Amino acid sequence: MPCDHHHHCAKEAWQFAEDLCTQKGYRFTDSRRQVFDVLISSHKALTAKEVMKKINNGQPPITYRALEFLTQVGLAHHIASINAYVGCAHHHQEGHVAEFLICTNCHEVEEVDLSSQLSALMVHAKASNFKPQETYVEMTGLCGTCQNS
Amino acid sequence: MPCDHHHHCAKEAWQFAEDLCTQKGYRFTDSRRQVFDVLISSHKALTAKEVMKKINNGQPPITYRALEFLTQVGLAHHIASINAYVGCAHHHQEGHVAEFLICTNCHEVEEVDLSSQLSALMVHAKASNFKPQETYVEMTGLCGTCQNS
DNA sequence: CTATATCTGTTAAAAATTAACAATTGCAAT
DNA sequence: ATTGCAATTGTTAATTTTTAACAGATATAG
Repeated sequence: MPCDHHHHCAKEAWQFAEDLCTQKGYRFTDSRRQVFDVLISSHKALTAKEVMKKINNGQPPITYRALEFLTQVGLAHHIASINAYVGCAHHHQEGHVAEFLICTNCHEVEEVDLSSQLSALMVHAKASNFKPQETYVEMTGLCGTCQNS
Repeated sequence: MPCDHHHHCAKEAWQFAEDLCTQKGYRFTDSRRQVFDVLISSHKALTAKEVMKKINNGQPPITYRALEFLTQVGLAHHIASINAYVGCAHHHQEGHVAEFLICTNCHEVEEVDLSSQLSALMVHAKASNFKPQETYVEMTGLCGTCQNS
């Protein structure tokens, strides 16, 4: 369900994004802002196509480039299992693993924090001499709302 | 690194697949066998395109249909983060969550078992009235071999 | 054996992503 | 300020990936 504090969320998210980019020297350009705006205006994961539709004149390359930027700097997450993107304005520690519950029907996404549970995966990676890049923990399913529709 | 017991693996995998299909009444047809063969002949995750290339006359629909079948019956896993498939011949319990270490360079895949670690995610899902369908736990990175190349 | 459901083969379309490159912009160092 | 460099954009078009549609073939149950 859409959360009640949505506008509050969005405002804080903007502040967070502005600060992050200023602090790290990222160029938070118009097209990136537009895509970020589309993402954080929704609690649902949006496909690249959906993002484009919401942006006037959203040519594919512009949108994909912005999504890539946002994902890399941590202002969005790529939800691989449904090939969609969700805005993010949480401060994550270096190496933080984001985990999601994803409704396959409405694409509403809930980000959860289970970092302590994943240490075993890290331990295993280390034992295997595997150098982690990205970790995806995604559970698809049906949210409460969509179970009754 | 490719494991030494590879041929042994493959033979056991075939036995497993035959048994599974017989037991469950699945039709293990030629095209499905071909795709399964391609997958278990590799420890790497293969994209649909790569699978097609390895099959003479592997038209897209045939390949995609076989991949879908294998994934559904548990003889393959879809690795969403790199959009590829890996053969599987482990016996998984109902609701088992498969976890992977995936080299983004060579696509070698190691399947690991961390089921006990994921209870927290399940608990959270339950608390959120979320009905799970699929769970993806994927860690991309560089395997030992690819770190030095 | 025949009905029915499932699977295949084929053509082609649709959807998703990327390449290429010229034009523009922002930023840093003279 | 002005030049130079690196990063970003705008644009066109290609490439890659996935799916639709439908006729023909095959297996399985009754």
